[in-house]
Amino acid sequence: MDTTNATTSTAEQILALACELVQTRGYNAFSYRDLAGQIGIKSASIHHHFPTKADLGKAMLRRYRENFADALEAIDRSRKSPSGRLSAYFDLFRQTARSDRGVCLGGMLAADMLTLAPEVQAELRAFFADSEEWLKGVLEAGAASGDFSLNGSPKDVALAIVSALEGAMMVARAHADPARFDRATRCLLDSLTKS
Amino acid sequence: MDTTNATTSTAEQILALACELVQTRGYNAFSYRDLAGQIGIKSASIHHHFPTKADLGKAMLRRYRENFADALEAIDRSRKSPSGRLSAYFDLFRQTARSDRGVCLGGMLAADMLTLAPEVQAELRAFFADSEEWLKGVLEAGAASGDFSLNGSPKDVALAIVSALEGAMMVARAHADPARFDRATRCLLDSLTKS
DNA sequence: GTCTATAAGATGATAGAC
DNA sequence: GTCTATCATCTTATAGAC
Repeated sequence: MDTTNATTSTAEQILALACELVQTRGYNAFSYRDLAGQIGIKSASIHHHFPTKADLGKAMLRRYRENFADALEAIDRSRKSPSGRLSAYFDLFRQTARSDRGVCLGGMLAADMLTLAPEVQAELRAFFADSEEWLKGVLEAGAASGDFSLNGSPKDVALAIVSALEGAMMVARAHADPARFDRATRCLLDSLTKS
Repeated sequence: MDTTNATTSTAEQILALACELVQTRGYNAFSYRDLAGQIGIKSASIHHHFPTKADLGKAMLRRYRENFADALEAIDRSRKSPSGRLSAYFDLFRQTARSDRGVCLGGMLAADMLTLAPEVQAELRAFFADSEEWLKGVLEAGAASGDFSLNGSPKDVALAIVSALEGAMMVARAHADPARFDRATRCLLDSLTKS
């Protein structure tokens, strides 16, 4: 019956910490030594789990995408109306914006895009594609039901929403003011739900 | 009469190149050696002009803010209607989004925010404040004239616009697809100018 | 202003013992 | 899986000659 690890595996510990460091400092501002020091092992041990930094980056994004997909499924289960689902999606980002000064892993890696290995770049594009596809479905349903008035195709509005949320996190953090995320995204949400 | 330099000063050359490198790679992914190598001098000479990387970062942002302020003044002179001015502001970002894969210096440094020296952080906040203030004026005029219908206070909508434009550049570049910037920002512009 | 030389430390990564 | 030891290279920065 004991299928859950009482202690998190080292690999998972590394991934969680690496994500946090990327979200706060960026891909090129953390090292294997940073990870090792905070976890309490040596950097050679990190290389055992993730031979290169590209391997680590790819694994980080895979994990982040999975967690994000789980969150979207949870929304689909708990919220049935398009506006409820859209609002819950915004809250996903809101939580990150309010958590200690980090921004979305996707937005952060988008900034570092041109320094990433091709495999990591591909994984990042897939992350955005995941969100855009889910949003497109919600927007189509909301447009059909009359809940939303869209200023463009569902596909384009989905892209606009993802872009705006990523940007809002960045700018809000630059001011060390999470309230700015709320102010910026409230305008966007209102423009979609207003008749 | 010859007040213009036929050859650009070394300091200006350094600043221009440093800006380009930050916009494409990020603050923590370029070095004094990169600058030196591409300009054709030694890294010690870069330190002569900008003793520390924080000095360089601060000077970069000052220069960027000045250029940006000039661009806003040019818009004020050439465009008289609020909608014309807003559209020209969007085009400022559009040009950067289309130029070879770089994004706004402000957006890039916002990602690197937590690794920057306090003085550079302050300069970055001022950059965003400049834009928000100018936009606020344009939005107020447009709301008064009936050109715009705002989903929030001019201050909040200004923040939403800056955030959305920064995010749109990031996401568009992640896909190596400048058209995504246009698709995302078109939705935003339409939502503001639609009655 | 630019150079050579150098410092002190960090970086991603590997080899091989336990 | 983790360790010690090591590597070649890069990083920001300084001292002092030309």
